[in-house]
Amino acid sequence: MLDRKLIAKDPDRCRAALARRGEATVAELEPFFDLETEWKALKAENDDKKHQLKQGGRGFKDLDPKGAEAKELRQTLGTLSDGIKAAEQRIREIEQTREQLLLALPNFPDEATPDGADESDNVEVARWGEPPVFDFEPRPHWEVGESLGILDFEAAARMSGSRFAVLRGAGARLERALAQLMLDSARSRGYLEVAPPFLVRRHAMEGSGQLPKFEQEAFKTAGEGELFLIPTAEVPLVNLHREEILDPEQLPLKYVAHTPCFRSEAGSHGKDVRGLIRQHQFNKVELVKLTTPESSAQELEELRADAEHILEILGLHYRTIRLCAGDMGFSAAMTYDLEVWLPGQQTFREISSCSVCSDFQARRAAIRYRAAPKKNRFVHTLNGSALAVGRTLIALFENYQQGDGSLAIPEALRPYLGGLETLTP
RNA sequence: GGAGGAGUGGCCGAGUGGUCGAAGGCGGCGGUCUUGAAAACCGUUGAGUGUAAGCUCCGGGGGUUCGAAUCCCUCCUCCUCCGCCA
Repeated sequence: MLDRKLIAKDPDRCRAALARRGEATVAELEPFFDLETEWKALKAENDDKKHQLKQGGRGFKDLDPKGAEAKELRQTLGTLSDGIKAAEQRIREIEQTREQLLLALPNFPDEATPDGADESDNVEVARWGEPPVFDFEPRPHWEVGESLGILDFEAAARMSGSRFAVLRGAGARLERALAQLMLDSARSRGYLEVAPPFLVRRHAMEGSGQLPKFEQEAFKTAGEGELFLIPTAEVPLVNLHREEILDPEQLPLKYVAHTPCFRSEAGSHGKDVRGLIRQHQFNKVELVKLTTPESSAQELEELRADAEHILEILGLHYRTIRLCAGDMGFSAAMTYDLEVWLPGQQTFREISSCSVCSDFQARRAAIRYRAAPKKNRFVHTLNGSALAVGRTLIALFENYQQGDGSLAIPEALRPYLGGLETLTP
């Protein structure tokens, strides 16, 4: 959530910042100003009346409760009290409307985020490794996986419909080994491993910014006691310190979790229908950090390096891009996407997204730290995938496929598979 | 699932209709004393909002009342006992 005080204080700067997200977003902000003006006036007037009421009530101390004076006072204060209640109702209405409006507005892009409307304006900042060279025509991952007998879309479709997959045998094992490798890497880099709930309440989804705007993207339980299936471990990890005031000594807090992620993928019909790219359910190893505003930019660089490290030890060619303002996610101020090379499809595909969300999530989830005595500030939150496990599996299938139909296992992964070097059909 | 009980400041805990944002203790911070430390003693110590006066917050929401931490309703959470269960 954006800072209400900042919007009221510097409307033009806020309009300009939101305009970088698109003009439609700026228009959504406009009703805020009238609401804020009315709210401020009403609030000030009502606070004053409340003060009068409080003072007035003290008069009963010296009066005979059944006397005429008490009766009169009761009447006077009753009228005052009725006025206060009416005003309070209106104040509550305004606050609710204002809250809904603010909750639907995306974060301000950081100054370092490039301008731009869509992915064509993203900026490549780094490239690592070389695309593998084949003496045969490399196949897409679904062909590699199915011919090895370790990836099955048909069986998944029969029980769960489209956008699901079944991994079998070495495929399932390979996925587990990848997750293990990623968790171990994160742990050695100072992240605390967490096993969080996969189902969360509405307020947790609001805290990290998935709701209220993207409800159609989420799966939720039916019946009483509504719960949402997490679309990413970012949700439970960010909410870990909800409504806390942290000691600055604790910062930065670094967490890693390996969880399934559930996404309805509403609005992406017909997109990435083949293969494992876009699934309703996938596993991801997610990194989340809570830190001070002063160090969040540096922490983003480290987070990005933590994610890149996994691709490097797996020997996967990738590039790193900085997303432009128009292509960035709702809560992010700045985002690096890591895109892995998929030779079977001759393209780079997103495998990680590392973002700093400034105080946007922290304000929603009320996560503060004691910056100085009597001076509490919102933390900055960061999140990044390290990595999307399913997509990493894809990358292995496409990059390590051999001419004879087998699959080579990168060295870093072998210890997790009992030393296995090659997978044969 | 059934029956009971409880949620107060960083922690413990008093407070059952009116100067209560809340006694007391612990912890924290500052000081006195000490060569230093401990102990003892003194002071200080929740959050939000507002330029300020002030206003709001005693699990969340709603209600009764001139006035609610205190009474009522409701939701949430935790505990105890019984039942069921991976």
